[in-house]
Amino acid sequence: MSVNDDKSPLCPYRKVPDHMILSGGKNNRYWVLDVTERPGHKTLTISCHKSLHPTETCLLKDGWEMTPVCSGDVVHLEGFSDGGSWLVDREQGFLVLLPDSLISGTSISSSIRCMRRAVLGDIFDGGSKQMLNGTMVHEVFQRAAMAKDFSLETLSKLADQAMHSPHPSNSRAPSRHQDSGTVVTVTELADIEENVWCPRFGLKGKIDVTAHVRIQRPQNGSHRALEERTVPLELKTGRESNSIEHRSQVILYTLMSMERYNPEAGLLLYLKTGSLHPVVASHMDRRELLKLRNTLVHHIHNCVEKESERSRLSRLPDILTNRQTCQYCPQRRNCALYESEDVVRDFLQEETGHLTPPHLSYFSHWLLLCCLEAATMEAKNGRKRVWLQTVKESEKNGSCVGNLQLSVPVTIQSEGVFLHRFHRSSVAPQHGLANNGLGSGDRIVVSDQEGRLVGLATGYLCEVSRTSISCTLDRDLSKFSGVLFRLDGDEGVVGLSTHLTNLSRLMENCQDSDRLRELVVDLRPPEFIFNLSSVLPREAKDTVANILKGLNKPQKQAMKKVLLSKDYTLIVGMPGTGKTTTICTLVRILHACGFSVLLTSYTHSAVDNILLKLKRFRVGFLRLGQGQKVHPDILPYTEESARKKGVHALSELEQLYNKELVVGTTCMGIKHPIFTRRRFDFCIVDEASQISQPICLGPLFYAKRFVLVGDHQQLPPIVQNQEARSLGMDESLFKRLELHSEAVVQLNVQYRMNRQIMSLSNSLMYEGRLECGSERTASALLSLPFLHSVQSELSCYSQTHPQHDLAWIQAALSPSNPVCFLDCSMAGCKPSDIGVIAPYRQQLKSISALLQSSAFIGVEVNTVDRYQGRDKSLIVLSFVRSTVEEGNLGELLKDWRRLNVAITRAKHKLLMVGSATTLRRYAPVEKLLNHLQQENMISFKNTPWFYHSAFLNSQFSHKTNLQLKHIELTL
DNA sequence: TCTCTGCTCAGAGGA
Repeated sequence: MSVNDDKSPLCPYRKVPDHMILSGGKNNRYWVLDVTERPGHKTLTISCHKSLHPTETCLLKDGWEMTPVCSGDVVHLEGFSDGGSWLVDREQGFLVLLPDSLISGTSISSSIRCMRRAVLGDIFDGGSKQMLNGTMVHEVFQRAAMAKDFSLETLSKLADQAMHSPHPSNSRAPSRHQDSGTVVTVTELADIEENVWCPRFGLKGKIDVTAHVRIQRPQNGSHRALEERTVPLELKTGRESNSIEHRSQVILYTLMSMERYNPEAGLLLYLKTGSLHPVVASHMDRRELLKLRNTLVHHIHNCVEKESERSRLSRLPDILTNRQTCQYCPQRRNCALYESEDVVRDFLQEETGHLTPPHLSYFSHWLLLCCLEAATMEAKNGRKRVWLQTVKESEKNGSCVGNLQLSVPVTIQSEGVFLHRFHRSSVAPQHGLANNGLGSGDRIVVSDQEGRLVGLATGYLCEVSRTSISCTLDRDLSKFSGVLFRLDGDEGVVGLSTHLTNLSRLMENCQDSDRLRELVVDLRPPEFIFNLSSVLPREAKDTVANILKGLNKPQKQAMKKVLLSKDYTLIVGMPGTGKTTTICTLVRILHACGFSVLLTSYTHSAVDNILLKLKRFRVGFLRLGQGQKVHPDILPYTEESARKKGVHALSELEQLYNKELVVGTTCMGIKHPIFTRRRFDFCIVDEASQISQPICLGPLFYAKRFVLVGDHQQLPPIVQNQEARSLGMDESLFKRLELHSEAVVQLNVQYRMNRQIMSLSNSLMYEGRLECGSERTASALLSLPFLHSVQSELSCYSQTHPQHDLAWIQAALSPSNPVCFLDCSMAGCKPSDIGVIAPYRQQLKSISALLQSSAFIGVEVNTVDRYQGRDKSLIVLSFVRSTVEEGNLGELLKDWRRLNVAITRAKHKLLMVGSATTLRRYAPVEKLLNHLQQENMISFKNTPWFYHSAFLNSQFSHKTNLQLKHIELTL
């Protein structure tokens, strides 16, 4: 991208976005306002103030002028500035482009050979058998080393051997280790797999081994100076190459641990030969590696570019012309796929030769969508606050707790899970910990407060009390017991690598992928067989017939369709139609027929919902996934707990993986090793209409047939990037395949809502197709056992206070009572039967805050999105919005599907609150209001913002059961 | 404008 393109008269780089953090000093962050290029050098106009005043300049030369820095970028500068003018050249200074995007050491070292591969490697996952082997050898070595059963001796010996020999190694690269008399001895292994985030150089990595070494240098002839140091040690299990890549990795680790240990040099150990190479970096080495980092980060950040308001994929760095190098590249396929529109080199042609233009464009379309979405997620990612904001600043927005001291001992909870307890040091006891924004279960990252040890460990919060915090971490921090810690909430940087890996796999030249491509991309109509008897084993017939007994007609149809399918079936589960029951029954039938089933959904809770039901019917299953996320009642079925009983041999593991016909996991859980071997007869995906296409594809690779269950009239997949959404990223696979109506079965008989509530959804979305399953459902009313006494109390009240005839509504309307809640407890409604729904999280926060009293414990306050798939007897739905101006409308309420979900959660009574005039501006809500009006369900037309729909008894009984204490009315 | 679930992760090796 040429810099000049960006310098339009309406230059946007004159304004720094709000989320940007700039600073001067050692860990500086400069905003680039302007770039001017002359032959041989480049001058940046920069500022470290958000006001962009005053400005400084930075002169780049001796190769640094090739840095792909643009106006609007953030840079970090190392070196010196002379009165506001920086110089970065051959001898001095570094420029770190986009320093808060931490790039891993391996990415950079792999970019030495092929920048394109490094960029692709950042986008897609890759891997090979050799790598798995390497991982295992690493693990064995590191464990043995830490256990010290062979480590110290062996390592010291290796070190000695290597260092004492006159030519330290058979290195091909020039060794900068000049003083041949120096002896390095490894005295202790300080750590393994140490995690380092180094925002100063924009680097991150995991250091295989952190070693204490003794260095003896010759000094004045016979006299020897002793020096102790901590250095990074990189293990290599493969062939000893002492290659530039390997050495560069060590140099990068040395650089990124500078603030921790100031190591000066690092070590490279080849386990095969046992030779140890010291790697000392020169300024040149660091300079060139940082330049590579800058180029890499530029490509990663600019993977999409705008051309006249439309985004498209940027060009990647060129393909190498070296067939030899490309032959073994794990990114071959992606490399060829990315270039679909251009001429691909002949030796890459075989990667895409089997694909048609529609296949290629499906791939690049979704790649673009994912890149757009990833960019938005990256921009919102608050991880950089961990190193850019002080504890004080971060504590203010509730995402951080500082001044923490570690209480020893640290206990081991399970393998690789360490239970830590921190207490707030007396240094800053302003307020307790409990009122912080962090809560139990939150993901956190632990760093030191000084900024030397950023990202020491990650884990989950367990308990937050007034003075102390306990959490499980991935590393034992007891050796840092003197350090003052900070603990930051970590939203996590989940890229879209699973999406893209699935997409890439869809394009693979193999049977499973060919078939899926045909169905998903080419939209080949699904096929069915005609005779059930050919699929139903004779011995299972009775069992199946028995299971079918409890089902209604459409549910039975669904079962039949699935059994007859050769490719796939789509089950539309309208609200309250018993989706979970249907899936559970389906699994039981398939199980009875001897079919294996892979049961998945996007969320852990959705998977567990079905498994909980299944458990009651004593259908065996294996649940994969992190124990922390699994429902407690399902825990006995996890791999984790099976392993606790003892799995020692490979055959036992294999037995564990193959034993159950039914396996349950999330769509993301398909990275599990079980899927390297096992295939299933059926894959069932629940909540499929909420899952994006690339993710939904994941589990489908492992089954012959699949069943998607969902309802595209309810919530779609969440897409944050507006452009990606407009280009169709929120279209689920469920929706895409729905055009084949022969594959669709509709569950339209519902057992949740009474007649009136159902009518709302019917008029809004389903055109009358939704039916009540029984008269009981249709006529069910809220049961309020003490209604009568409340009624008489109220009428008493209005008699003694005739002026307060409508006391409750007046209380609700009165400006002096801006926040109220419908309290039905007096009338006998259990708090757990009441749900409060609002579209906005902020709104819920304030509602919850007002429901602190013990009477309201059990009233669930949640977003529309969180309520999907669930119901309550009574729902209070707050529409929140009320604006007089013709301002922005906001996206959420424009979505028909969200409104549909919101109004179909209540079984017996639905109360809606909002401003009619405002809400009429949203087309979906307007349609709803028209229906309410027509059906006479609007109670208080004269008060423009109170609606109720429910059983239409007398108005009075309605009012009575609402002993109004607090209702949320935002005006 | 404001809905939020997934995920440890960076690295594991070969020319």
